[in-house]
Amino acid sequence: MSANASAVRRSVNADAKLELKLWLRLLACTTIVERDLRSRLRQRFGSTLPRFDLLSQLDRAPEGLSMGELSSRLMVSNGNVTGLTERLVREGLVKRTASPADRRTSRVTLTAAGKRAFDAMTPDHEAWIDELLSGLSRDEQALLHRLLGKLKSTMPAGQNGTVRL
Amino acid sequence: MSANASAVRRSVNADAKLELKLWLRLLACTTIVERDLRSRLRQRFGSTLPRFDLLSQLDRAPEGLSMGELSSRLMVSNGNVTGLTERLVREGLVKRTASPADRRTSRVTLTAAGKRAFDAMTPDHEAWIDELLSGLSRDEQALLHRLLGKLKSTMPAGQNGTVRL
DNA sequence: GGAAATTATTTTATACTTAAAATAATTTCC
DNA sequence: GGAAATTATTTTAAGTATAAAATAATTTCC
Repeated sequence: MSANASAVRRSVNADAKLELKLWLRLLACTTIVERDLRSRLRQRFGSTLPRFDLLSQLDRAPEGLSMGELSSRLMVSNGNVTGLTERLVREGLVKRTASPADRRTSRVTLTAAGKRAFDAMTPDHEAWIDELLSGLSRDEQALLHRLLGKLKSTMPAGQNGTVRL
Repeated sequence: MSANASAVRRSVNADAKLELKLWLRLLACTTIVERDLRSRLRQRFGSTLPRFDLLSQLDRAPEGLSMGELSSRLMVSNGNVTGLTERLVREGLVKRTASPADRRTSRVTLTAAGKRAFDAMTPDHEAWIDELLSGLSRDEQALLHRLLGKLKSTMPAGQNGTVRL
């Protein structure tokens, strides 16, 4: 075997793992941000990320959303939304109203208390994210945003079900 | 108010949301990959991502790992590792051996069956990731990898607890 | 050598999450 | 108009995850 062949194999090998390393790094970054946000939401507001995300969806949909719409926007299962909504109803932050047209569906909307709670959390939430991402310059952030956008648009679930927090 | 002031405010506003949009995109990409991997692991191997990740950690640590080491490498709580390990022991994929030196800790290692199961899954796992990330060129992947590395190293939990799957 | 502090892990209570099955209402299409 | 297919949601069973308290062993340090 030539020295060349061995160099080629080594480089192929090193390259072959780039996708895996990239994925692990993507996962690590997301996990770190999630942990930080979750911990802060709990400490400062006694809330959780899934609850905040659901409130956030409703905040930008004043006319309310169906369970199915919530499910696809949050990228979680229907059953998950059922339970999450139940807890938020119990806390008085959202309410469900039956749809007159279609009795299978119901519309979930923020209550006044829910709107207040969300408005109280959202500035901190945004500041925490700014802080977490502050290690990158604005240009780096924009570049990262662009690359992730391309990645997202080329992945299987990228077409339809999309997280829109 | 000058046209300038309004332009500045608009640009500040647009910029102010870049961090948030970047975070949401990061989360969306991770969620899409996770969903896909989870679904495939279940369908092809009747397994799950947390189990695969734990096996993967053990595969690269032939001498085994303590519960605490697993916890910090997987970036999950101690209690979580306790339950996860219990299930894998029940399935015969890992085993725990008491440490003679320190009776508080025990070493978790792959069984022969665990090693076989992991070896059977890992080529597919890697191929799935390659496929998911194939929408980016090698250069784009490398650039994304570099940017995420910088981000990770500048975030709070980035110093110590790190995902090493 | 023994009390106090630390470390490693488990337990507890609860929340989050899924996949698959079940339920219930609507629509399609003869 | 009614059977069959589809759609929207809930229920079920199990796994994943956390934070906080509890347990148990080791280390520190007088």
